Amino acid sequence: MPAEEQPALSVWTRPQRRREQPALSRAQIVAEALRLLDTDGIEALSMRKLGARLDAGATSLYRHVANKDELLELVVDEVYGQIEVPDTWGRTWRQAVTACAESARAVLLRHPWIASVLGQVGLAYLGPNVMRLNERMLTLFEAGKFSPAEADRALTTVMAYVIGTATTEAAWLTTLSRSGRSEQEWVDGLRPALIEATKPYPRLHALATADGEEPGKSRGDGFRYGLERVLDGLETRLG
Amino acid sequence: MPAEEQPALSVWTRPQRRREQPALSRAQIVAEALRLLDTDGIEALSMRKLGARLDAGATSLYRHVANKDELLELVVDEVYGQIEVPDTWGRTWRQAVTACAESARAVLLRHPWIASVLGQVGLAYLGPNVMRLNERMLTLFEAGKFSPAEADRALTTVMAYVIGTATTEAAWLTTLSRSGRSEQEWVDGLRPALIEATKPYPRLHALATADGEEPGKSRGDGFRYGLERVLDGLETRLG
DNA sequence: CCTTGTTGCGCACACTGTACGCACAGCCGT
DNA sequence: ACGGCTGTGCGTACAGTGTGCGCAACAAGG
Repeated sequence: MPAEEQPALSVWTRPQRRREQPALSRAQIVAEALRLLDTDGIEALSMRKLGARLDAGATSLYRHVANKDELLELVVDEVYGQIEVPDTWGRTWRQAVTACAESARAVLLRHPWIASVLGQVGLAYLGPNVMRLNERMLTLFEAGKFSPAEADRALTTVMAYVIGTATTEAAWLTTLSRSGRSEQEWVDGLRPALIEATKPYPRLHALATADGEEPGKSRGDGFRYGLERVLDGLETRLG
Repeated sequence: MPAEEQPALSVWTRPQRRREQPALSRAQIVAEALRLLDTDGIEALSMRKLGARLDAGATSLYRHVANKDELLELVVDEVYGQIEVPDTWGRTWRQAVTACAESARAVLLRHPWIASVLGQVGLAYLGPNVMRLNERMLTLFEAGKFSPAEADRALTTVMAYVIGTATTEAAWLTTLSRSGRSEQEWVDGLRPALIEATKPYPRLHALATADGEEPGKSRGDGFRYGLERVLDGLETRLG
């Protein structure tokens, strides 16, 4: 008799199956997985915990999702769907691409767990949201007189830069949030060890001892610096 | 009596503890983990399997490594150590940085599992190999007359681009190798679905139907295009 | 009514990371 | 020669994982 909450007494007293909600659906599962990932991080996502949140058994999810990897692909596509692509009305292509890249960075940092998932999800670009995103970004570059083929390459270049930055930053933010401390505290606490460790490397040592700006701001500035360089480089191709 | 291989009969016949090799060491563990990751991928790395390969029990590893995450940090640093930084003798800074970036891409693609780990490993840049790499790359940029502070930003920009490209490519290569097919076969098999899926998106559809070059070459060319743009953009800062 | 297909779920299996504590090796001072 | 100390390997164990399997409940349609 391993019944836990209530012994259910008999078949007659067992509660009817609830049919208030549409029960379970792929969209619900993905949405709840996203919430769980955002609040508790990647290692907290298990099929059991996710099922429990949906008042469902773990294996029930498998009726709507082939396996955990597929679930992650769906969640990643969902996240990409949050990236905003402005239209080019009254903007240069460069301003539009800049805004889009900033939005992408913001979205990726809002879901830092994604950095540990991007390397596993192949064919991410087949998801509907990713396709819509790419299509709209292509229009931005073509508005800037890139040929279709080169617009593709330019898009890939910008996105690679954004993903690279976000991966590094997200890894940092994750270990940071696990530590519980604030970014400034953490940096300050680490500084002595850093200064010590960089002793054999004069250039790194100089950078470590030079006190920089507040770290959150510094990350943003670094991102913007690199983005400007990438766009400068792309602009040289336009004549 | 759960003895398996040989019952060991008695204390007297039990084999002496082997002391031929230095038994176990952090370096050995990291090296074997790297081999295991390269041959079997990230999901095949478990402490038990790794221990077995070293003729050791799973928990023995914990005497030399705090936990699995720490092991991964060590392995990542090891991989970064394989990146070659040329000196600037008889090269422009741009040629040297290009060679370095190409080497980095090659190394990352030689160990594609790293893409799924980079997002988890915070503070990767504290490893000795990473520090040496960064220090040497800084010299390249400073040889190009970047100020120390800007050399730092330039370095970060280039590495972000390389990591972003490699993450995407590595995810692709991983799903590819899981499929067992060759890159060309896989692309050809996917093309019909791709053409169908891009129907609602004219620009993507055009790119999908336009038959490109052989896919491996195409990836390399795409990487080089973006790298040139990044370096173009950096060069504009030099006057 | 019976059939057929879809969905949720309990159970089970093989596997994971790692805490704990014992057994032993080599080294130390006596 | 001897007793302790420290560092290393390992057996056992625990809590947790993804997911295959098969049953029970339902919906639709004949």
